[in-house]
Formats: sequence, structure tokens, C-alpha cells
Amino acid sequence: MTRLSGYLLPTEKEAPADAEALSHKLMVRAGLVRQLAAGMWTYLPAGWRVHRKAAQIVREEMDAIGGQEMLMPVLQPAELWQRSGRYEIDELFKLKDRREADLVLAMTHEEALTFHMAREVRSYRDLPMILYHMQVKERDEPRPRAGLLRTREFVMKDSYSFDRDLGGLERSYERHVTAYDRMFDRSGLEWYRVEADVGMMGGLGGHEYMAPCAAGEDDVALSDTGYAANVEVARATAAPVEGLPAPAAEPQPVDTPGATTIEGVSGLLEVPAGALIKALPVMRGDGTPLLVVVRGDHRLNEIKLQNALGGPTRLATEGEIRDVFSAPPGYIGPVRAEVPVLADEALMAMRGLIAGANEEGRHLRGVEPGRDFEAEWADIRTVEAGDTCPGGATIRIEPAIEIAHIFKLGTRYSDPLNARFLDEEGKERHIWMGSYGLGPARMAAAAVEQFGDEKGISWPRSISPFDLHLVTLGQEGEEAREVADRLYDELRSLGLEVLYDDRDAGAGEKFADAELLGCPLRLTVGRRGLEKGEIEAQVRRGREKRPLALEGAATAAAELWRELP
RNA sequence: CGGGGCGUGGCGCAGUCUGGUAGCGCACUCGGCUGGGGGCCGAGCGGUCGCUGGUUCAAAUCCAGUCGCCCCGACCA
Repeated sequence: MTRLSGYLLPTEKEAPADAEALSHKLMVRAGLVRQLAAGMWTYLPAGWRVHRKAAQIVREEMDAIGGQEMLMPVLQPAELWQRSGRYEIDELFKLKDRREADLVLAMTHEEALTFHMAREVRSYRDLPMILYHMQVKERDEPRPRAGLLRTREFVMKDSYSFDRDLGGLERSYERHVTAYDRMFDRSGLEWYRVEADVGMMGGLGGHEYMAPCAAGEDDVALSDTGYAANVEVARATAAPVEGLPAPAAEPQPVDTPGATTIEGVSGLLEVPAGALIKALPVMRGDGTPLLVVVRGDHRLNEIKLQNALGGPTRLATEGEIRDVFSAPPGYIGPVRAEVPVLADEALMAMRGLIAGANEEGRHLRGVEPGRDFEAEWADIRTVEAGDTCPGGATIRIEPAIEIAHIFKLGTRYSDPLNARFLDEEGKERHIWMGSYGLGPARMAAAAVEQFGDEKGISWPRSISPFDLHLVTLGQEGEEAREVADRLYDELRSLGLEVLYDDRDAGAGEKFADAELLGCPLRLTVGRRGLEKGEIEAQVRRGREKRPLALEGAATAAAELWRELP
């Protein structure tokens, strides 16, 4: 029984003053969610229905690849995390119990499940295995934001695969790709599977599932040949620089007083920014200096740099630039540099470039990488719109929400937590693991972002809080009320989930609330239609209205509903 | 962590500069009208002005501290 007169659906005319993202505004306005504190959100009944529907799709597809659902605690002993090496992560909530024992609130469940599998798996005969749960995750985010898009507590479906070797892991991974592709197809979202950074912890590869939308926190590089990668790792051929100066037989000094930035130098010398060499002095983790150079119009990609070097770097301080790099800040360059040089591949084979001369107020023209300085080469820049993808098509960049992340862990956790088994030869081996996360709340928020309009939300059928929104404009005792009551029962007996707006409210208010909540199909029963023997159907997406004959209206509505996205 | 902004009934805001009876719209309650796009009339309920301390005869307003929330950036196994 879902009659709006007795249902907690507190809609608001105005969005919270501090909301920016569309999904934040609309989910609050539609009465789906309410904020408790920064990054902490309550799901009201209709909002929780959406979450449950998304979760159910995920559950069905996980079960379809042989996943076994279970449940693990959020509250965990610190010791497990100390053993895995993740105890020092800033985002990890740490606390003590009354006996002063150290505990944590889990941000994912690799430690817990690996702990169990280390005890339960003895033999290769116990493998492979896929286990999953849907459980709250806790993360002390530096900055929660945008409603449900980045919260400190959220439900995640996390699954873990356990295999005897890399080949097994690859197979388990592929099964997850299949399941995830199906989940997101079923969800009605627009989505991409993209190559993702595996971070320092992964190492064996991974993918992210991204839902493009304006409020997205990540940028995705896409092309018409199907190339799709997070810009953190995307690779592409740089667009050539137009208007390069002529090459020179050797570097020529040129006075550039006061020009310490790319804009300053390119303006002064009247050359495009791409004709310059941007030099970034960095210090490696072991304290050794490195001069990183990229094309003047390109941006250094710190993740790629970190992956290329196998460790993090930081920008050198002004003092270090003078002392270690022996150059005045603003005039550093790779020619006759006193430190090793790492150059971005986009600079390869370029001629006639301009670089800092390592002297105050002076640059060099006609620089050629390879001829005028030696360097290690690597792909360390961020790709840009207009670059060319490996398939030969033009790259475009779109913002997107990360709705899922899957990757191959290898023995990252089975090693420190001693999850091993005996193979056929009686040899002890580490279990190969994969981990696969997915946020149902982000699926919901992404759907709001992708399909919301000026009137409100427009849910895909599969995750809408209700299938149908039935509005009666009749008062108690009037025909339009009795017909709607009857229709409500008929629709439900056809297996549809119906929200019945039986409130004593004006037509405008009911219509506005229905469009705000965004069920895919709205049915209106009013005197005006009944006089013609009709009720009105409105498809939310597009808001097109059409009459349905009163006779057989429930069946006709059900058929119409089945055709909706 | 760096930068910016905001805390006044449930929501959205004014009042703060220039100290002196806390106000508006929406929502809510009651009565009446209306009944196909947030309708109308009337009468009401509801606020320690985030918190603590200070200045003052007097503080939403001035000062200090503190807490909370939002945005941009950094960060995001």
C-alpha cells in the first residue's frame, strides 16, 4: 500500500541553498534523501527504494556469475590493517573500544575476507571462488561533496575473487566485466568502461565504470573508435604545434627579462606556447633531483609520472632549484642541465624549441631534444581534447562519475595475510585475488544527473522508486476518486509498483510533485477525462501526454510502461 | 591542507555596515471558498539569531575564540 497521503515524501519547492550539483538539489527536493552532517546522508523511504532496486540488479548479476553473497563487519581490529599496511591511510577511521583496543571502521573489506580465506582455503580444490557483500563503507574523506556523489559513509557492493594463479584471476576478472556490463545496461545509465590507474597498490590492471555527467569528478578521454580511458592514464598522440619557429643549427641565447612563465615567454617572443619546453624541477622520494620536461602547452600528469618513476615526487622548493638545479626559478631548462632529465614523448623529434637557459633573464631558441640534451623518455603528460587516440580518431574529454572500479590485486593481500593453498604437487602458493567495487548510491545519483531536467528527476524504469505515479484529481466521494481507487488495485494486481497520490491537494501541486519524483509514467484520473471515458498518461521523459481509454486502462498503462526506457 | 563563503522558526531569505519591540515568502494548524499545473480569503502556531566569552545601560548587530556547513583547489587504497 503506497498512498501518498500516508507516505513520507517531503518534497520541497526550493533546493537547499548550499547545493550545487543537480543530483544533490533534486534528490533533496524530491524527498528522497536528507543530510545528517557533512558526507552523511539518510535515505527516506522513496530514496531507499531506488537504492534497493539498484542493489538488486547488482545482486542478480553477481549471482549470475556464481558470486556468493555474505556479510562482514564494518568494525574491525586495527591489527589486520597494520598487517596489510593500510593502517596509515588518512581516510581510515580509527577508534578505540572501552579497553583501549585499537579498532578501525573498514573502508573496504580486502583485509577481512582475506583473513577468513586464509583460514578456510587449504587446497587448490577450494578455488576458484567469488564472494561478495553489500555493506557500509566508512571513509574520512578530506572533502565530502555534491550530495550523494562523495560521502563519508556509503553502501558498496564489493566482491573478491580467489584464484590459484594469474590465469584464473584473468578469468574471474572477465566474469566480473560481463556482470558489470550487464548491470549498467540494465540500470538504464549511459556508461563507459575505461582503463584506469591501478595506483601503487594494484599493479595488474583495472577498469573504471564511468557515467558521464556534468557533476562528475573525473575526466574521461573518449574517441569514436571506442577508445575510453580515464585522463589519469589515457595515452594519445599530441596534436602538432602550429607556427613553430624555424630550427637552428645550435641553440641561440635570447634575452627574456621578466618572462618567467610560459605565457610570458611565448608572448614576448611571439611564438605559440607549444614551441616552448616547460621544465618542472622535482625531487624524488630518495631525495635525488630530476628535471621533468613537457611541451609548453601540455600539462604534466602526476599519476603517469609516478607510475613511470615507480614512486612519488614533489616539486622542488625555490632553494633547491637554486642549489641543486643551479638555475634561477623561471629560467630552468634541460640544455646543459646539471641533473637527469625526463622528457615527455610528445617532445620527441621536435625542432626549433625554446627552453630556459639556466641563466637569469635568458632563454634558448632552436633547441632540439636529443641533439641539445639527453633525456629519458616517457609518456607523462595529460591528454587533451583534439589529440589522436591509438585508433586514429580525435579525442574528446568528458566529465564523469566513477560508479564502479574493478581491478586485479594479485597477491597484494594474500601475501601479508598469509592466504595460501596447496597445489596438486603439494606446493604452497599464494591465492591470486581480484577486487570489484560498485556504489549503488552513485548509480542513483548518476541517473539523476543524466536524465534530470528543469521539472525534476526522470528515472530509468529499472531503478525508479515506483513504476507508476497515479494521480487522482477527485475528492472523497467523487467519481474520479472511485475510478482511481479501482485503477490502483488493478495496476497492483498486474504486478506494478504504484505510488498513489490520494492527497487532498491541488492538481498543480500533484503534477509538480510527480514530475519532481520522476517515475517513468504518470496516470491522471480527473473529471475532465472521465467525461470522455479517458484517463491521461504522461511519459516522464519528454513529458508527452496521451489519453488512455478508461476501459482496459490498467492493461494499456502496463503495456506502455513496458516500452519505456 | 590552501583559498573563498555562509550559520536568523521546517525550507528560502531580509535585518548586521550605523547596537535599542526579531521580520518577509513558502510550509504548517483552524475555518471557508476552489478543484486539470505549486489556487484564493481570513485567523493562528512556531525563533536560546550556531556556541562560549567579552565590551555596553542595552548585542542577531561590535570584539575574541570556537563549532558546524558549503564551494574552488590539493587529495581521493
